[in-house]
Amino acid sequence: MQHVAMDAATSRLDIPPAYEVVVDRLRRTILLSIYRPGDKFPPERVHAEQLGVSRVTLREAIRVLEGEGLVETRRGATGGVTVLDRRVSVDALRRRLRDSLGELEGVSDFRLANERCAAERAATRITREQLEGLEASINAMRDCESVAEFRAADSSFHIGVAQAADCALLRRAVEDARIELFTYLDALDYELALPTTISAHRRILAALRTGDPKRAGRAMGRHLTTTWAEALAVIEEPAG
Amino acid sequence: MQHVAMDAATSRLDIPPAYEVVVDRLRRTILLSIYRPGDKFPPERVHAEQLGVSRVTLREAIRVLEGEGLVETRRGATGGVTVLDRRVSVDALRRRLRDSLGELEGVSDFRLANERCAAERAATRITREQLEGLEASINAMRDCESVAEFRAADSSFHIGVAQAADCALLRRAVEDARIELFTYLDALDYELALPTTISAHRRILAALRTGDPKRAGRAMGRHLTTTWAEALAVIEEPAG
DNA sequence: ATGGAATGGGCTAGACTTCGATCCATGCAA
DNA sequence: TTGCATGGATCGAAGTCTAGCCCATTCCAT
Repeated sequence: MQHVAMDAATSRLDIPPAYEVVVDRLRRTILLSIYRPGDKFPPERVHAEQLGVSRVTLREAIRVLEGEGLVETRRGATGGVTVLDRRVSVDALRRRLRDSLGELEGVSDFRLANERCAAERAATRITREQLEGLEASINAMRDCESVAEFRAADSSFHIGVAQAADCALLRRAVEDARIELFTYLDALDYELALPTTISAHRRILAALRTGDPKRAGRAMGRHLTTTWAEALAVIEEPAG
Repeated sequence: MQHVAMDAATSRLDIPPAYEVVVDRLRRTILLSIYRPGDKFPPERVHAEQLGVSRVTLREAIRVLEGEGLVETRRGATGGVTVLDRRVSVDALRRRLRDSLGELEGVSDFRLANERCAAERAATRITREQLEGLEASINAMRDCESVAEFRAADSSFHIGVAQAADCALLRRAVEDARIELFTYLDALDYELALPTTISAHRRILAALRTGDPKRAGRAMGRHLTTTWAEALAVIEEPAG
């Protein structure tokens, strides 16, 4: 039994305590811009109920997110848990990104493969309602000013396409790639290529409307290739 | 905040108890043919240590796998936990597969996208050692007689390629797709297209050796497309 | 036969986690 | 000032996981 993957059968397991599961989930929603800076979590009591854990456990999780600088809590009638703007030393971040460039490139390849596949499948499966959703997120992007707003609209579009592809594995893959790629990249607060992105999204939407998988896949492929080239430029641009 | 994915922020969490985590891991290794029918798990005490859980927890997990008919335990000096051959009513299974054909097709698309990407990346990254591993699994496939042996060699090859692609997300995706696709399909015990598969793997290996990503990707793409067509034929063939 | 060795099976005490419930502290708005 | 919705803190009960010990089964060498 000299398998490539043999270690997968015997290596130590990660058994996460409940609060860690909560942390992962909440962090994920923040990093995907489902919750955006300024947004507030539901009141503790409600939130705990929704997630199916006790207040104590939820609070433990929020402590962790606080420690990571992702959220802030305030007491009082108008208090609550607020998602923070993520700021990091830009130079340190750029260095860090450069160090892990090889890894990021893998994620980018992974993203391209899966989102192209998602677009192809979505072309023949997307509903009228879902098309409207994509259109809405394009419109939302038109007026946005911060990276956070941009990323929220962007996530809504790309995850919307993945959703329309009607395959759970694909959707999950698209989400995972987004988290890996943009969590650190976005903190760079680079100049947004808004018009480019919007017209790319418009082209993808148009292709989806024609119902032609190849065309939709090509449109998505071109968009992501361009995006990655831009990201590379931002990472490698001399510190300023 | 009318996001596509908003529910992801508020839906109930699944907090798995430790034994469930163990079950998932062990089931995964069985369904990927990392452990094959006839193989035995390490002795309880050792196994628990390796996985980082107590014997009690490991035993709970094994009870579940036993209930699923995946393993069998025997006491005594030569006893232990043995992986079973998975047998199901073939007709019931075929019906089940037909019902979920749409879903399976999605998995197949997902698989194609990710394994093609993996092959492309592997072409420029694979080490001499990894090439030898692939060759070994091709040789292992040559002499095999049961579906289980075949699938083990097949897994070894495909996961080996994914491993050589050097991207954790990709490897995970390839594994996930294999589990979804083959867990039920293999129970059909269909006539193996051994020669076809072996020569396809040889072509892929040759392409990887040239270091040409496009060629490797194409070779993998053709292989998977053929495989899926064959699987479809098996699923749709009239009950016998 | 018999005893040794290796296996899984069972049990228990204790540590740790999680929960629900209750009460406290804060800060805004009427 | 008062009302009240918010987060904060604490406690006991219940559940989960562990480590350690001994038992039962099986095979095998003696």
